[in-house]
Amino acid sequence: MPASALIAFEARKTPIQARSAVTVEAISEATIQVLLTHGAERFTTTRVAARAGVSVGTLHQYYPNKQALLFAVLENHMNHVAETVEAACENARIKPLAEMIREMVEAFVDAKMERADISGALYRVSANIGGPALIKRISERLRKAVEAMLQTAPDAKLPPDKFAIDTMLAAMAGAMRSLLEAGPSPGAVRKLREQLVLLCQSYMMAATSVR
Amino acid sequence: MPASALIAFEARKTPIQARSAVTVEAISEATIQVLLTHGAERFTTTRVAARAGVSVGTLHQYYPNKQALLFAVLENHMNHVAETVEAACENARIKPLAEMIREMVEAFVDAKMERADISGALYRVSANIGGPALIKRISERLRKAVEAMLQTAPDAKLPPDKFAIDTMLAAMAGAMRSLLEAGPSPGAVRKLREQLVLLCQSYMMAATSVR
DNA sequence: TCATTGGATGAAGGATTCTTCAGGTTTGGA
DNA sequence: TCCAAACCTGAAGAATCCTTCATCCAATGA
Repeated sequence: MPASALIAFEARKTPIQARSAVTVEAISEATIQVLLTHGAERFTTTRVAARAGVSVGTLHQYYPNKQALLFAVLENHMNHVAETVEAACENARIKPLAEMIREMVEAFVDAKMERADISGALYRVSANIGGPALIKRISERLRKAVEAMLQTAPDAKLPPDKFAIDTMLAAMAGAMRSLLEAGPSPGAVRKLREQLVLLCQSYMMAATSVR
Repeated sequence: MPASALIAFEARKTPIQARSAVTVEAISEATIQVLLTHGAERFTTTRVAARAGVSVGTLHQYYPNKQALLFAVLENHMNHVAETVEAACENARIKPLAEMIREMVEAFVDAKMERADISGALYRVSANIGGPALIKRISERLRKAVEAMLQTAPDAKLPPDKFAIDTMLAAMAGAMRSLLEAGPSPGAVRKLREQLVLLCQSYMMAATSVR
């Protein structure tokens, strides 16, 4: 991968006709498939194009380079997760603290598991395509959502600390990642869901009542 | 990176004379430096050799390929962290639960921060060189250490759940990673240390007394 | 001293990969 | 029907990389 990092991430061209929209979608899906079947090392634009049934040239018409291609898929995935969690936070306002946390955590776990394959595959490239910066942005979004939700809790004694929420989110994401990278079994997922709820609940309880 | 994954990870040759030991150490340190200054993409064996002041041939005499080189550094780093945490667990036996957790967590954070640069750099390649498998091994080690420690706690009502310990460790590592990838400031580290202690304490308290 | 083993060198073989661009094909409105 | 715009193609240019191997230098101990 000789490309110099972080240059030209924007999509090059926007689909206008219907067929090109199909092409772009095919490329996007092929990206995931190639990542899944060939691994991050042997992920090449040529392979993606072949899998998508288009030529390399076409691919490069929409994505200026390999990184942009991967970044687009990563961004898409993370946005989906973020939206799901945000919606859960909206929906859990005014409920008891423990219930809030439960709904938020379960929404997160479920959103991730919805496309566990993509999640797992993306971990392997995230760090090389500006993932951490993106994660930072998304985390901030989620922190705000969680913060707003917590402020409506009837049974929280203190306003929640921003840093504590960040920590909780990072911990949650970390545990999830650990599971996905290990290859999750249905049983393990169920258990993690439970444990993560308990973890976040007990931490938030402690963080909103102490200090 | 055309190399097929996971082949020949073992070191090729063991240093016998003193000068070769120096060489190997230089290569190891150069690996980190190149990772840090050039990024994971532009990490090449040639560059490492140049930085270490040896020829490519020499490098390949000790490490069969690029992955082995990176893996060795990763393994070394993780072993160091694991040993530190294990020692802390040894040392914290029979103390109150909260104190145990505090010492374990602080040992972990400190060990990671000790060489924050390496930690940060390694995140960027871990996934591509068999990191997850290694993490699995190390996690198991740590879980056993923590488990043994917790069983000596005078104030824990129930024997701790294995899965809960795994979850705690994964959460802890995840939060740490998040911080290191964001570029940690001294203040942020201090805060994370506190919060992580609180998080683990409250979770373990809940997990050892409920169910 | 000198033969033997350890250690180091770096040009070159063998492979890939990314990305471009000149030119052909399809679409959709006038 | 016709044409301009939108799309698509894929061979080829331009870089890099990884790894080997024949060869030379250094150390060691008999």
